[in-house]
Amino acid sequence: MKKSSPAPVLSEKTAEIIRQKIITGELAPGARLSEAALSERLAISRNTLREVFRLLTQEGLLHYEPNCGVCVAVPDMAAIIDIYRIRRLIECDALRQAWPLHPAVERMAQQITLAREHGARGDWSAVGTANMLFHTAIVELSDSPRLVRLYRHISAELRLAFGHLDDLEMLHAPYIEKNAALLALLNSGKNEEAAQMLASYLDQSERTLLAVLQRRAAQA
Amino acid sequence: MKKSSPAPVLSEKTAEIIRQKIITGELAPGARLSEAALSERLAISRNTLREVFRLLTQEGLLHYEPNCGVCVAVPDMAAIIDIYRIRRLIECDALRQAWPLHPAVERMAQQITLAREHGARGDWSAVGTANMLFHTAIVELSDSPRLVRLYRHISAELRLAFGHLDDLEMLHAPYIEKNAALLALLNSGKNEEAAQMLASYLDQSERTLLAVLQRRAAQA
DNA sequence: GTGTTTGCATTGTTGAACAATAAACTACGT
DNA sequence: ACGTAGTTTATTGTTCAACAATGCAAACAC
Repeated sequence: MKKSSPAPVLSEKTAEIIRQKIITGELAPGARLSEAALSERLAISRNTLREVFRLLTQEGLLHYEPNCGVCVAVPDMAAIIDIYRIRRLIECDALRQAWPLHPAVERMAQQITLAREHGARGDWSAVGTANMLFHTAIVELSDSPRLVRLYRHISAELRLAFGHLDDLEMLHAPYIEKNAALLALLNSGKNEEAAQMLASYLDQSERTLLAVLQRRAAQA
Repeated sequence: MKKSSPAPVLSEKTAEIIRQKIITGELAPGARLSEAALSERLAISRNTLREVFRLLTQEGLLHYEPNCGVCVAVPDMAAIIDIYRIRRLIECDALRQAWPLHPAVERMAQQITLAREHGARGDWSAVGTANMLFHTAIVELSDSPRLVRLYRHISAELRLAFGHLDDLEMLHAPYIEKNAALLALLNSGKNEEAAQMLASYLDQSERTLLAVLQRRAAQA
């Protein structure tokens, strides 16, 4: 009889819809979002849509220029570098200070299992999602609502930068077992080693992503 | 000719007004903000005010409950602890990785000078502001727009927790010279020592603040 | 070709209206 | 007197239509 979301207001629901549209690529980076057009397409009022725009702008998914409207954010290299810097800082610290029996550890294990299953089926997009949730769980080890919130935003931005390329997500496949090794270290109480492993993990991931981004920019 | 704020839209201006009202205590923590009343008082439309509410909610200054309205956030001990944890993480890291001739160093020096002047005049509220800007400058050393943004939010939240008690801000007086010493270490290239000094600095500040908060809670 | 002006599309903002929800209040039965 | 059920009232959620303000582009004059 109890609902976890007691009052799913229209703004929130719409925000989630647009987030999804951005992640799936239905709304490409740089695309301009007209208030009038979108509000009609989503069957909501312009005012409500403007509230949603404010929401997503603060989350970093939309870019807003006064008197010019909003468009889907286009993450550049500076954004990638910034995001990975923050990931190294937050995730590694969370691992170092992690409490052995934290509930989030369970979630990390679950996502590894899921990633393996999806990988065996060749669903690399789902593998990417599981990988993302794995790292979210790492941040949740910190028990810091503000850091978790920040991480949610930057991981969404990262997904936007990735685009929805399956071959790019396939690049994440080798990380599955690295995640498992990382969890093993954590469960053995070797927090510092886990943190260092994650650091080099993130370095490598950053380099790969930057290279792909540069190649893509050169083509255009 | 040039304006630093090319298009000061009403939402932004109003948001700043409310931020100020919150900081000065004109809007006390826990106070409920009626859409109808406030919109009339500020002479803006309800729709516009709702956009402002969304803004400030994301910044952590307002608390929003669907179908119940918004009220000024009431930072509890958990919030203080979380904020200081993040400050230690972000500020110390910024100091460690700081580039010697970063423009923000200049700003740090400026705020120390200002703090001394205000302190000599007994204007402890202004000292508190200068101290806050000093730490903001530290975060700016990181050159991370996302971290700077996060820091802006949590420092505003911290100010809210402080209340507008002058005697509380006077507690910050001894930190003026600590800031100066910290800057000196940084200018000598002793980044690691500066970071460690800041860490104990923050520990002490956190303890003081928590103690005051607990005493205040006991009185009520 | 450059600069100005005009017109148009989009955003910024408003006010009023109605539906949906929560809180306050009343009436009732025991 | 007490708790419960139903009703009233105030507030929020959402929509709509309108107008002002801004930016962009095309037409125009020199």
